[in-house]
Amino acid sequence: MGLSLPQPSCSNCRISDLCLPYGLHINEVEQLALIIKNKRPLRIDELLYSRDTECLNLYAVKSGSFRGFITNTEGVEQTIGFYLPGELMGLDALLHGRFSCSVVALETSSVCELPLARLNELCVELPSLQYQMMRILSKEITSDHDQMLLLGRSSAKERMLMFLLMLSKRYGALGFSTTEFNLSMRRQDIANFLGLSNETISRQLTELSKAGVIAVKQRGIRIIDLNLLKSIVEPCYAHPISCPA
Amino acid sequence: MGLSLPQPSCSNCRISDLCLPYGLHINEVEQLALIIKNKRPLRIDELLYSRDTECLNLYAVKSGSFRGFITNTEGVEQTIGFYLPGELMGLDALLHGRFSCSVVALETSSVCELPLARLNELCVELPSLQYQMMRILSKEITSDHDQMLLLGRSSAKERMLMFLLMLSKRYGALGFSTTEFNLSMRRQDIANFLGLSNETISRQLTELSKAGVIAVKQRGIRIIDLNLLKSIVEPCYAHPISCPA
DNA sequence: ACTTAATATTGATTCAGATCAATAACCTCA
DNA sequence: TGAGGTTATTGATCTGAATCAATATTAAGT
Repeated sequence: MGLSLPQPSCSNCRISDLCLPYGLHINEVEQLALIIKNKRPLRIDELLYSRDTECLNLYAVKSGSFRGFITNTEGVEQTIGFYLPGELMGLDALLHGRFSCSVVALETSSVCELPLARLNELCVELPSLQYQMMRILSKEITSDHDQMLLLGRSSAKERMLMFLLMLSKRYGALGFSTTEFNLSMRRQDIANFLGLSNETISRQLTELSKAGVIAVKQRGIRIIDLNLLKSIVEPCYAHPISCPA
Repeated sequence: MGLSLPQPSCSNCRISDLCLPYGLHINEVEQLALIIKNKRPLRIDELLYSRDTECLNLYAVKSGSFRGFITNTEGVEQTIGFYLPGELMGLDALLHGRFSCSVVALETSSVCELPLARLNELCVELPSLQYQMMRILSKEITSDHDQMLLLGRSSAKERMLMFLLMLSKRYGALGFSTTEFNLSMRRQDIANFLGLSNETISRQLTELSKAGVIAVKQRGIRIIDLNLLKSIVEPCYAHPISCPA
């Protein structure tokens, strides 16, 4: 007989405003919490779900972090994103009921399990939940578009900087430091996400260190001059007058 | 006094099963049709909407084709997709109520206008419409992920082939020929979409012509050997035994 | 603490595709 | 019908990042 995990409560959850409950009334949040199940934590490199399997649940990151990826017919892998606390995984499966990507834990991590059938029922009852689902789906589309711009038109340096800036923002939103954080992913994962080689990632980090923009100690990143970093990647922020847009 | 356009009817629409009405009952389709408005056709290069403007309507392509794109702070443009009949545009705006990309007509094209406020109301009343919206959003996410794989990990030749194969499939779904079609976009647009230069697009098309895979006559494309084309881009299809996946 | 494996850095070389440059083909409309 | 502009092709050269290769560093297990 396994240990039974406690029923989760979104109302107490520190990150509920960054997650599915955002915009819901307190009694609606409680209804949502009733359908959510806790899962035992996943260990590093453990698979949460894999491509082509039936999607019975969506998952929200509760703690830790995950990596989503797809592979082509030759087995070439592309990391399509990293998931931090509050973020929903599995949205790509709403089309056919099967996951179209795979997700692994980057560190010891836990998730909230959202049974899809019951979530759908609840969306019919609670319009605000429905809207929030659509907002979340829409957000994923927008950030995927940004990633396409990055993969299609940016240099290695720009990609590296945008990656650091993205993490900085997301950690900030979670209440952590925007200038000091530990990467939960390997260089190889960053490289794969950014469409570069891991050697190029190393070189870019080294260059940025030498330029005094960041300090790197293995997985630990400290952004020394966040404004400088922003000004390299988004020149308009540094010279607003020259950029009417 | 302008000409008043006729009230559209989804029930009669040739492509309704590829569009928002898919999965709805006939009376539900009629409810949907009531909120839809026709717009006058757009001319080539005419802007349907642009980034950062308020999104009051979603748009479905009725005829013709469109190009969606985003620009970074330096004005560098990335085409994020092409829209063919039946496809919904503006889904990226559900997050903040503002479009996060711009859309222009590639040829003389028409759209159905879907007032967002009324669409939202209708989603609350009609769960099947709600599900269909989510499926469409999910589909966009999946295809964006495929595009990331393409931009991150593919050679110029693979990109070109995948692009042709994608168009072939989409035209096929619309009931057109899968092997003979006219490109509605410029080489420059294809290049931008695929993260390549327009010279590279020209060269790839020339090479594929010389190899006898396709015939190119300006915007006109004829795929001479669709299976050969598929086998180059998806080697597993040609040699199923060697690829367990 | 020591061994082994995994991960990260750094250097040397190569190459795919960008860029630069020069036609060529096509469309538009006067 | 032809002049001017746009779009596409083709060639020559360059370059950023991949690849190949070697070493360094860290983590994990006994």
